[in-house]
Amino acid sequence: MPRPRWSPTPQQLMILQDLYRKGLRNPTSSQVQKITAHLSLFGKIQCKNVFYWFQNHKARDRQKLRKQLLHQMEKTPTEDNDNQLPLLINNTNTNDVVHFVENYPSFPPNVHTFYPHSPTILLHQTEGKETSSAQMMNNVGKVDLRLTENDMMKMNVQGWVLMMTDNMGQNSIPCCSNVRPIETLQLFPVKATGVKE
Amino acid sequence: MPRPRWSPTPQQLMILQDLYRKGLRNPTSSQVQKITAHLSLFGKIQCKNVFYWFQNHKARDRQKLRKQLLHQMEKTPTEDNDNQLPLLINNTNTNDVVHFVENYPSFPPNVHTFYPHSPTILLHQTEGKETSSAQMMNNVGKVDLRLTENDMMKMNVQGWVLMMTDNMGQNSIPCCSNVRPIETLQLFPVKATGVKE
DNA sequence: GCAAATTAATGATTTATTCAAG
DNA sequence: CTTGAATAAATCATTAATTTGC
Repeated sequence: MPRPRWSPTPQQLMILQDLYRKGLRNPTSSQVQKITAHLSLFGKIQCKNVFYWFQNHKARDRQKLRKQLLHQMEKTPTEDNDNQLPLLINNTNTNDVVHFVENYPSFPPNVHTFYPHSPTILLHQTEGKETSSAQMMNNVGKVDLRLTENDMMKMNVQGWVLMMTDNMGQNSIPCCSNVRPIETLQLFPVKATGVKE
Repeated sequence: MPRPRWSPTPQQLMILQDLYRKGLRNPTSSQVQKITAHLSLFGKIQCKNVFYWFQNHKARDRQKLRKQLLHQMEKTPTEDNDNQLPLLINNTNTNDVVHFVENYPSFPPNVHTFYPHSPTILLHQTEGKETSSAQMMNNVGKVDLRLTENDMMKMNVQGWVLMMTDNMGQNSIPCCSNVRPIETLQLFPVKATGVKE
């Protein structure tokens, strides 16, 4: 009897898509954990589900775009048409830790909320070492994520919770305190944040 | 109204990336010419474009990866559970001279094509001495080398994005090596290229 | 309408590459 | 040359859509 595979609930899916749209591609271990914790509010879910989702979504997104471009390009490529599509560059810094902030009293002016379901997700870098999500996969699948405990101080179903303390580092990082070069990267467009130098 | 700079078409880009992935890093003069000839089937292109593409792609790939690794190299080692992570090392011979053969009448039986867009590219050693691509640039003539830095940069950035669709170098496929008296390497891996048995 | 049958999506695994470090 | 780590590509496998015959 095969174990049924995870199937995202509409809410979970929306949040994931939202994060993806914001530029998140390779969530780190802690990011995955936080996201998982958050998504678990809407249904059973494991870290690996989140991890796989990003892997697959990214891959298929790319493949889709590729196919699209090929098809699009199939018309007279021989001529001197040089105006190819510009294509935007996504420089969002994806190596940021995700922090879920509940009902944040007032968001930074540059942070907006598009979707009611994922009101306030801020990403910012912690000084602690990040674990790659790949590495995280080592433990994945065996545990159902022990939310709360270290990572989460609290989780509240109705209100978008989560204050986080990144257990990774030996120090806790209150949700919006500054820890470091927190480049609070706004999830919504605005501009290229992590442009490499 | 100066002609806008070259922008790789999806086909061109994919072929270039394939070659790069196969190990080509510093194409010789003749290689560049052959590649250019082939790519011209898909759109206007000059030798210098190919030359610069490799230069830039290699450089940026390396630079990007370095930064990324450094940034993430500081992950906390997950102590317990671990299996997964197979990872085989491949020993693709990257020190091969690329020989571009267009419309190769019939391929060796063991050579297959993975990507429809770059069906028949074979690499093999030529008899005579190869000219370094750098040197080749001398013949490329009318090229304004000064535009390398900036212009090329942008040019390639655009190219990258085409295939990347995501932020940080997920897609760059670098390798290492330089040109050496080489052998023959088929561009399209039949199966496990160099899987250690 | 409603399942069985078929197809399209997509979750989950495996395999290949890559660079850098040893 | 070998190995560690990260991740992309390819593949396998199941779920969800849909099509179809009744």
